[in-house]
Amino acid sequence: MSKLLTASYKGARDWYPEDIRIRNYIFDTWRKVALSYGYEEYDAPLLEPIEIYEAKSGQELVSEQTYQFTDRGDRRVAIRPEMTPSVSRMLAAKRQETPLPARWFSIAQFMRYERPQRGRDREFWQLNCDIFGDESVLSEAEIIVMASDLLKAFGASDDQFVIRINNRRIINFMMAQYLSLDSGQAQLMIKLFDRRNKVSAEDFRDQAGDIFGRDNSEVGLRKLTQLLAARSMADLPEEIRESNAVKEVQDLFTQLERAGLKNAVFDISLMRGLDYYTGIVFEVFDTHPENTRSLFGGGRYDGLVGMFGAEPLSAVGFAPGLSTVQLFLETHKLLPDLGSATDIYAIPIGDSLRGTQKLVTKLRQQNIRVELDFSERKFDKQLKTAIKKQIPYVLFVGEDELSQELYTLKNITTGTEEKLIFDDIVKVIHRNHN
RNA sequence: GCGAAUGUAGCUCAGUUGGUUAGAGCGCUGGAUUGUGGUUCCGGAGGUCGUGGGUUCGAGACCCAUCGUUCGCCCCA
Repeated sequence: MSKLLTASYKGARDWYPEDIRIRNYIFDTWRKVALSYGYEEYDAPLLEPIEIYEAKSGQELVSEQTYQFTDRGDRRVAIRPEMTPSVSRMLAAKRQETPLPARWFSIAQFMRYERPQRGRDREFWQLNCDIFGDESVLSEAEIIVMASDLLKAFGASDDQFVIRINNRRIINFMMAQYLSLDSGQAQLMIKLFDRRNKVSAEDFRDQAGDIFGRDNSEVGLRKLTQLLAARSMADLPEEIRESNAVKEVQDLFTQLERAGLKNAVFDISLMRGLDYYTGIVFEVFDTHPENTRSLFGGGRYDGLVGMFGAEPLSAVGFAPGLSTVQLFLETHKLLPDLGSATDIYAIPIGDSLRGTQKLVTKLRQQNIRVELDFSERKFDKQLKTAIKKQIPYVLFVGEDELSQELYTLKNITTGTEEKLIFDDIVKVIHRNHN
């Protein structure tokens, strides 16, 4: 028999205690922000019938990138690659009884079969925040402000990220009416816009010319250049500027300014790949010169709940991923030094294990987290273990301490120690909790 | 799925034009030190050189394949 490998499955990582500290810190912060906006937490099954993904979005997601199998009852199922179809299904199932507007969030685990890269694993976690049942642009405003707050809750400042905003309806109008492209051409042009920063100006021009075709490429390219030069909505050609879709974006910006958001910009070239977006779309970008990647995005998708046969329900949402947010925080040095969640490492000295056990039990009843070392190893080994585990306090319990009921509490960070009675130990630790 | 780089101890890496028994630092572990650390000193464990073939008298090194990792492409819900 060959030796078993210790490596984790490709694209999935092991989460050691020190990794979980970071993950919990990020999840806790997300949850705090979502709850502060009155969002309610939900979850959905890890497995879904494959059809709910087939019915929407790009075919590649379903055919190439889902983990799927046939279960013992011949049902075709997939490990969820995203949350939006599941939450839409849940809303559709309780369409009549759910109080609207509904503000829901989840922190959940997903899998996609794709090539792992920096910030992109096959197994990943995402926060999903959605607001259902409100048609106004106030929903978009709330979602975008919340997205910004989410990064600020980690200590990020306005200049460390930028929120780019566009409207699918502007894109549609631009492609069909203004550039006179049919739907196939529009599809290609959207993809080209999407990778505008990855290709050279010449290649962009050449490929755009190909999409327009021989007869129209000159006029088309002139119009395209004009569009891409637009730094604000005021720069847009008049026919586009007058459209309702642009008005909607203007309303949104008024709301965002009112909320004090300074780092949102209009970007006519922002597309977002997903087919189901129907209105305003946005994407948050890191502004760090070495990491100008897209962090996460979202937008309005009004068609999904209706797919389940329920009366249609409008929706606006976004979904940041754990690994991209973690990379953002690392890039900007925003991750705090996260110590152990344990408060005290208790070390019995000499023949005092029984007395220490009793003391530890009393401490735990006071909501204090105590790890007891009953290894009977040499004293300095036990102390080193506590230090290595980054536990903030060590409690020495010897026979003298037990008889006097006065215990030695050592603060590992400062190196100082005090002789304290039980109640004072509790006070010190409780103060440390805040 | 495509392209490129890369793989030697737990980690970071040396290893000469192919030449005996595979090296360092850090880490781990035991002791010096029976109630106080991350310092110091001494000892120890840990590698079929990613894997499988091939070339050669001889391969960690050269060739082929394969797997993993990283960076791009594709895609990005």
